[in-house]
Amino acid sequence: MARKRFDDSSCSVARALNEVGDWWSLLVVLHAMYGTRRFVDFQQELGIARNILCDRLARLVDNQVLKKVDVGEHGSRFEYRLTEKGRDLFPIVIALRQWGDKWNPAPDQEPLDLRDRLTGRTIRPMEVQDADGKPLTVRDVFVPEGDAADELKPRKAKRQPADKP
Amino acid sequence: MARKRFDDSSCSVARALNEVGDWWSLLVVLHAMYGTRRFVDFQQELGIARNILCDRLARLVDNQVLKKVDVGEHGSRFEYRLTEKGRDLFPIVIALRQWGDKWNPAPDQEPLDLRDRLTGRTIRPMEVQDADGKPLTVRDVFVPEGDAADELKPRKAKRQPADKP
DNA sequence: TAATCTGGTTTCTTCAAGCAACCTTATTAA
DNA sequence: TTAATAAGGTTGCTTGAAGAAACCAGATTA
Repeated sequence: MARKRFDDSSCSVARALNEVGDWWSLLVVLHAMYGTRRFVDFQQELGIARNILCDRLARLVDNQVLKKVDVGEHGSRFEYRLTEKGRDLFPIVIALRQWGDKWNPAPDQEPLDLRDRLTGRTIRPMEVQDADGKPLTVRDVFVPEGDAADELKPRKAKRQPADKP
Repeated sequence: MARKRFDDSSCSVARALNEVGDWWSLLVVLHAMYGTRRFVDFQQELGIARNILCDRLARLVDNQVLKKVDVGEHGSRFEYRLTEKGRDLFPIVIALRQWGDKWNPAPDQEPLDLRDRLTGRTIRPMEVQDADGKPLTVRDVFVPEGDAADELKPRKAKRQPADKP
């Protein structure tokens, strides 16, 4: 049956995945970040089926991650370019890349070395930080009581230690 | 036909998406980060079909994102817990959450307010930074020449300005 | 002894991914 | 002037995965 959608989910992660959480969308965005703009180039670089690419590009345009620009030059007609919303996926893509490099390194290949164009410095590993820049792990964060956090009550009552008196 | 897999891709983003790039896996990991550990709890919280949850949990265990622990207490038998590799997905999940909150805010709901457990401070927006902590956008980074970047030659020769003399 | 809980597996249906062929418009080559 | 090629799709077909619901087995509790 059709995939379940999360458009109206109260969870922003689910809503984000709704737009870029399929197998291809983030790879399309990634290549757009590398400079790819044309249908055929996406198709060749990604090895994606043409109808699926059509569908993904249209969906990304619908969701305003990409915009479709008519460039009427020598036989080519359209370009797909990142919007600000699309460019804003940069931290996600970088975090994914770093995770992949760390935990599934390619057997005989150096990880891709991204650097600051101006200074030539490598980028640092993505980390979650508090307001001061102090790194935080998943164990360091919590959701204030009374917040709209019904979706993630840490533990059901029936699962409390009191379960077995 | 079956989904294309990227196990052996030279792109670490593709390899990462291979493990957590489907509709459900990251949501399972997200709820694991919130403290969910049991099959039935994942199932109820996510509203996922049981066979699909089985499949995803098994795949995540295979990929060492989760580990399956036998806890033989009162009828319950197993728990699924994050490994270090799984906990390392934290920046990705947070980046997704922030992107979703920023670009697809829920109509009548405040974004989830995650805070540092110790200081009570909110976490800061994820950003890509250079070695000094300077924020970088997608336009600020490049891949050094000669690097293993065959996959992302910025532009095909045929697409250069020289195209039309 | 039966009901319940947990963690599944099985069956069936529907939909989407992938492949390949085809199509339309515009440009270039012969 | 016609033919070939390129860009950007669309259509039809096949297969596999997602979803729903039923079923099941071992252990616990009532």
